Amino acid sequence: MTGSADDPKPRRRPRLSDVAQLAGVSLGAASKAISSPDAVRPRTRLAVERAVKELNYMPSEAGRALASRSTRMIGVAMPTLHHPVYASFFHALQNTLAERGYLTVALAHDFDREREIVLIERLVRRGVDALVLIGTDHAARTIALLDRVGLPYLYSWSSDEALERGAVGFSNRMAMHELVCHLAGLGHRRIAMITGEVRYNERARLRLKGVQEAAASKAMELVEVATAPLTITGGLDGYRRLDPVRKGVTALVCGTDLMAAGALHGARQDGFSAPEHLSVTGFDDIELAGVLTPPLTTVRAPIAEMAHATGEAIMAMLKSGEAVPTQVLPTALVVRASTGPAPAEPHATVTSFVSR
Amino acid sequence: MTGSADDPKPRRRPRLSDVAQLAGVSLGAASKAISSPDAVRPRTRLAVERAVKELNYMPSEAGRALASRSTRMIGVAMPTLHHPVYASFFHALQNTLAERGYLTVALAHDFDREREIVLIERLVRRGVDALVLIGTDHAARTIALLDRVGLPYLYSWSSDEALERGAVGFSNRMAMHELVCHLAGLGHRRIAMITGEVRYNERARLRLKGVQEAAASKAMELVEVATAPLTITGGLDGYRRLDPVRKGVTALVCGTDLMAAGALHGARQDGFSAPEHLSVTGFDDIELAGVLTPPLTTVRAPIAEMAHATGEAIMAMLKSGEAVPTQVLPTALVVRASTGPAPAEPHATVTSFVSR
DNA sequence: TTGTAAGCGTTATCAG
DNA sequence: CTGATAACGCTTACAA
Repeated sequence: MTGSADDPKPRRRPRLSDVAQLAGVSLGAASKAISSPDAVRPRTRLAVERAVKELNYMPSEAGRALASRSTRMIGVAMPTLHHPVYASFFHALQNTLAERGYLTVALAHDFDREREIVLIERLVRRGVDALVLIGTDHAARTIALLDRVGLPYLYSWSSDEALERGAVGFSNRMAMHELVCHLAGLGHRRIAMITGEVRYNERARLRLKGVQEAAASKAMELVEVATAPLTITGGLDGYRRLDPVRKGVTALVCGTDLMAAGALHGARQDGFSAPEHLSVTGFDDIELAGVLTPPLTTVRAPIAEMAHATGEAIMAMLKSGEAVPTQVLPTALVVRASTGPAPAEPHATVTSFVSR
Repeated sequence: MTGSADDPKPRRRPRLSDVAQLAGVSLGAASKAISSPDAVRPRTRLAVERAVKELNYMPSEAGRALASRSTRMIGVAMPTLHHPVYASFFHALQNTLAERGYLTVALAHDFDREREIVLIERLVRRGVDALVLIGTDHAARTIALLDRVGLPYLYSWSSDEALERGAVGFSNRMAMHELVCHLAGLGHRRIAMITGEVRYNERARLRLKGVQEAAASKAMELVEVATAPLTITGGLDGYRRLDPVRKGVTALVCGTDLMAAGALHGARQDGFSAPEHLSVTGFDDIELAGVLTPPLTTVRAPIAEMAHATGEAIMAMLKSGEAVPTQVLPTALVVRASTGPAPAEPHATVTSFVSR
């Protein structure tokens, strides 16, 4: 099928010079005909196009990258890819950048700062044209490295902490503020929170801060805060440590939907149901949120829009060579059935239920 | 020389020749000192190491790639990154390959064959050293392209369909077989299934086949099969279309845990609960499975092990230059509370429950 | 417009 | 073991 009589040919992958030769033009002309077809005579363009097809020529990015000093790769140092919102973000960012001919490379550091530096060094060596940093809380060494090598980078995800460099994201603080005000409106006075680790993670920190501030402004008591991994299991575990209902807490704010799912599960195991005994809230509005029992009241994070805006901002940055202004995307409170009026006598519930 | 008062130094990123010069050795020696430190005199190695540190030298992968004809990049054409199992797979594969100095690049085609080809072409141009294909069902054109350019590739995820090229995965068919036998043992005679689209997806196809075969061998009736997206919403929708309980179906097999979560939700909305009215099963054993209400009986897919084995196989392939043998990893039936004995009078349940 | 030739930053080859 | 020197495949002035 591929084998002709003279089979022992090395079959080197065709390169641009082969195309040029077959097309009867110079190397430079062939290059131009491919990269900017409108800058050459139609005659040349067609000859090159035909040769490309004939030879099944595929340009080598390695050669292009070396000569043009641009790999057309954008790196993203992600905390993780397991969490649905991060996966969605990467997916949308990749699609946005692919439209512009860029390849998006994601590395996950699992919320480990030291590992983040290692990954970023790797991306720098790989010659990415720019870097997306998730969140604004990064090691000084990381930033120093990027500045030293002159690599353009952009903060994404969190816009609370205004930075000279500009960030594309949303306000975790304000979103939580709105959510807690919703709880206040339902008559809740004693609330608790399950948060992700706030160290090295300003998203978690600012969500907590938003809750604290809102609680204070509405004269609610933030009875207790538990720190747990940003997973379903983490939420379950956090719920158990908190044991909110028995402490007279009527609303439990969770840092993510996944944690809220775990908390809801924990409450159910204890024989408590939402929102009768305890209102529960999440953050992110992932698909799961809508089909939990009960459906989860949460905050919609504009992940896809943010990814798109981040991609556009990166492109703008690369074009202009300058940092871009901060962009704040709106979040939205999504009220579902997991929140309701605070029970009149919260403590009464403690003894009235023993079933699982 | 550059130290004049007016010092507009361009601050070019240091390259290997700078290192060599500062270390007082030749370019070749410096290269070797870095890539294979044991192949040079200690004196040379130290001088180079010092120069590297002094200049903050970071090798350029672009240059290395061009000269060595290896980018040390491995491409993966993923169906999606949204689904937790695919995200986990990528994560584990990336970690495995990173240990060997390889960068793993993932592109998602969203179960679109044509898009897969485009993505793979992109990866080929990028010069990836090898490619991981998810599943065994790919367009002939895709395979032809890979063979034409001589790019090593490996099938992963599905091992049912033995291929000359070898695949690292597990048997979707056998896993489902075991699961359905479990249902048979519980006395179920009439079952239904919610499957993912089987076209261009042998995982879905083989899971369905496993169910069909097992049902036949156990004299069970596979009453109906609904096709739905591999999501929670898909499962919910599938459940509604099937309306299994009213059809006297006592067990519902879902193609993935996510779909099972949706189905469980649908059943609950209808006032049916598992496993009293309907047993429900999933596939994958994602974190969510354990905290659903009720916890889901499912099949554990060996994702992390598979990713690891895939990474090792790719490396072996690259080293030997030959295809590697097929590797079949074990799955495990995970029995939880969503399955139970078939109700004695399935039809009776229809009218006897109206709660919730 | 097109051709020529000089890089881009490594590795690889082959004498010394 | 080290040092020149030639690739690697492409872009990009600069000249024609």
